[in-house]
Amino acid sequence: MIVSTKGRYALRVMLHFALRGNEQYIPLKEIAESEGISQKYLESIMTTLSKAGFVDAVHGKGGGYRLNRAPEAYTVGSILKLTEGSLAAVSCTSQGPAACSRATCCQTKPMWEKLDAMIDGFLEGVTLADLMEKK
Amino acid sequence: MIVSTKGRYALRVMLHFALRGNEQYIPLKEIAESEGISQKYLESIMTTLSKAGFVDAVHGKGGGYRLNRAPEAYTVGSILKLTEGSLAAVSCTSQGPAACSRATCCQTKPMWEKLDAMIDGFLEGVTLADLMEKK
DNA sequence: TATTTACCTATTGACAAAGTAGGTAGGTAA
DNA sequence: TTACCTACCTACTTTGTCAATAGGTAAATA
Repeated sequence: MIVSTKGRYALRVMLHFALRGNEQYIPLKEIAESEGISQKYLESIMTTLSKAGFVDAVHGKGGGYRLNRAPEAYTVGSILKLTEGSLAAVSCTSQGPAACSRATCCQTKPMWEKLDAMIDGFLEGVTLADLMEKK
Repeated sequence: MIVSTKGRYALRVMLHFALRGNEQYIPLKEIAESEGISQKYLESIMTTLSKAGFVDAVHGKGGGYRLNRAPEAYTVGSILKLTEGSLAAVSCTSQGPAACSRATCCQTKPMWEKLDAMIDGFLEGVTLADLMEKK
């Protein structure tokens, strides 16, 4: 039961933006150094965030990235779902190829679904603004 | 955020034992066929369960495995912790080599710890007996 | 003694995570 | 125009773990 570094980095970076305000665009290089993440690896994460419309990106000198909404409008759950793909604790509750062939009769399934719902509820209830307050 | 098949299988198998009662020992072969798990793979799971004292094992004809406690005495959390190693949602909250170097200053850490505690509380609050009741 | 069963060690294949490498396109300022 | 800065794109490598397989050994019973 693991959230990968990609998701954790994405969250930290988004929080970084939130704390800096969105007065100006911040270049990737600066964030990478500040957060201790390799530039190249961070690139792939920023691309994901940018394509999903979570951040604005501007080329050229003075360019970089910034948030395009208020910190309250970003839930931790939405950021993790984007970068992780899913938050499900087990693959067998999902649809598609990963679905369990015993789903219809498996007695453990309701418990997994309850756990998934609980995790989702928690992470959708926390926003970047909440994380900014804590120390 | 994924519980591997090993943990899911272990849970299903333990539930299987609980539903069968512990009147008699059940050979591995029978469980493997009934649950649709390869015998060889299930072996490694049963070894883990046996070494941890979750089940009794007896060699020879008429032998096999069985629970050595009441279903109420097995929490889902204990079974998953044993087979998965940990239930932590992120590696960086843990001690040891996986610990994050920014743990002391990371603003997201309290949230992860809260999530971990919530997941742990949920899974430690569900027992095999609870799973037996549901349909 | 033969059969049944658990137990042990090692190996394989597949896959994804994590990170690296090098180049291209877009924008700004001198 | 030129130089520079920055995001964007494609591909590759490395590493590690999961999931499963293979072949044997030891214990217990009929």
